[in-house]
Amino acid sequence: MARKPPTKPRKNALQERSRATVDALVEATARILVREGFEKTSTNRIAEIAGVSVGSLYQYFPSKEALVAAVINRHNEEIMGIVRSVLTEVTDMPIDKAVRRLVTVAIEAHRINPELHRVLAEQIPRAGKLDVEAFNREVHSLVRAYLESHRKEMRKIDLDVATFICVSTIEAIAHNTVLNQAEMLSEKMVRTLVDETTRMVVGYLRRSDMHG
Amino acid sequence: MARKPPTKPRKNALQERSRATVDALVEATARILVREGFEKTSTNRIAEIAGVSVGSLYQYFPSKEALVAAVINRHNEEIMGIVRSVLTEVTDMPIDKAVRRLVTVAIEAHRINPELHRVLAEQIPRAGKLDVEAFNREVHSLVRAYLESHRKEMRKIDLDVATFICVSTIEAIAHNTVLNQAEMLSEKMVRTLVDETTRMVVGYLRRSDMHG
DNA sequence: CTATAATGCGAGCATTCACTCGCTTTTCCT
DNA sequence: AGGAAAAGCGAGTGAATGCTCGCATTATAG
Repeated sequence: MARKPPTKPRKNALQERSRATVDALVEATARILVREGFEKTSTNRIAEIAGVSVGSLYQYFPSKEALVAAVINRHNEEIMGIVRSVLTEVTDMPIDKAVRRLVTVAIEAHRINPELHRVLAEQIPRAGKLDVEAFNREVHSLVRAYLESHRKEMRKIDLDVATFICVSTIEAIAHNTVLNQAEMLSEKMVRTLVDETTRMVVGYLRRSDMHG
Repeated sequence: MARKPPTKPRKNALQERSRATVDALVEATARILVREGFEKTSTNRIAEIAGVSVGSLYQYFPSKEALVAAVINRHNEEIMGIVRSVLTEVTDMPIDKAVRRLVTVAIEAHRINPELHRVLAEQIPRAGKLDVEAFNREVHSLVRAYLESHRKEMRKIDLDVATFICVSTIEAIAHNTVLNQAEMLSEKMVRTLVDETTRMVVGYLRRSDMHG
């Protein structure tokens, strides 16, 4: 029974100075994760880079994991904001336009801070697991809602399965494009990938009498 | 300039006894990774579980990373074996049959040792990075070769782009299916997912005059 | 049988690192 | 002003862990 370290702040930052301290700590954590990797990310180093003492760090974060979790949440919130707004924007657009927009935005989102994204995706152990699942569930339900309201453009198909496949596909292509193909990221290449991915997904969802 | 720990064996195992020791160490590493996670995987513990002393461990592995790398290689080789053989098996099959087979096998491969796969995918830091890239390149080139020899069934399309999209898609769906949807893995569900994924990928690759 | 090499051992060293605690400084409130 | 609460400090502690080294045991060769 390994007891997991707590994740909630030990104390709430009330005054402005302390809020700045908290921000500096989270920012420093992100910087170190990106520049030196998870292994080098020690609490002493975080405090040093944040220009704060270890003691102060532990006033607001009960553990190292809590700091990493804060970074993950900040990043997830940023992306969820984008996802929510693009799905609103797209609500009344037909499937082909909507999918194209989604694919484009997925790649853009991955390009915001690719190095942080890579570290979070590749190097982070347990922490933030629940948050990631919540994140996935929200994306799933938002996309599902869109598909549901556009059923008439689609062939007969299980909505959850279709959502699962679309989300997995778009996420994977965006992820691999940005993280494994950084060299080949000319604007032209990005356009090609968006075109192709859109074509595949739309072709999959559409009723066949709507082709062409 | 952080100096990376070496990955090559310090010494080659010549006699049978020492080969058994090496095996036991790799096996123990895999077991601990799965049962206790990367953080709990210490060299002392590995030696203990392998029924060997730390000293012996360091006779054959110059660092903890080298042991983890050995586990990764073993796992990758297992999967590459499957991929190679299925692509051979499929060489002369038409695209629809071939893709279906690939999707099926991708899911099967992820199901071989899902827990190990998860740990390797989610918890491992730097080590084995190069090997993973080599792995991806080989998969890419095998799939590309298949598509190249079946160009006549396909619409006009850049082969590298098509390969990239197909591999990313199939890999992601297999991965997410096995790791995030373990509950919903009835045989019926798997069949549905295989059907749908196949439909999407084949629809994407095929010349439109070959539909139906 | 003996000498030499191969293999195995595990206490302990050196280091790293998360985290504490007693104290000082700053801010807030009246 | 003055006292209390909030924020900040950083040397130090204890535990974990990667790895070494001198010695013991087992296998091979002559």
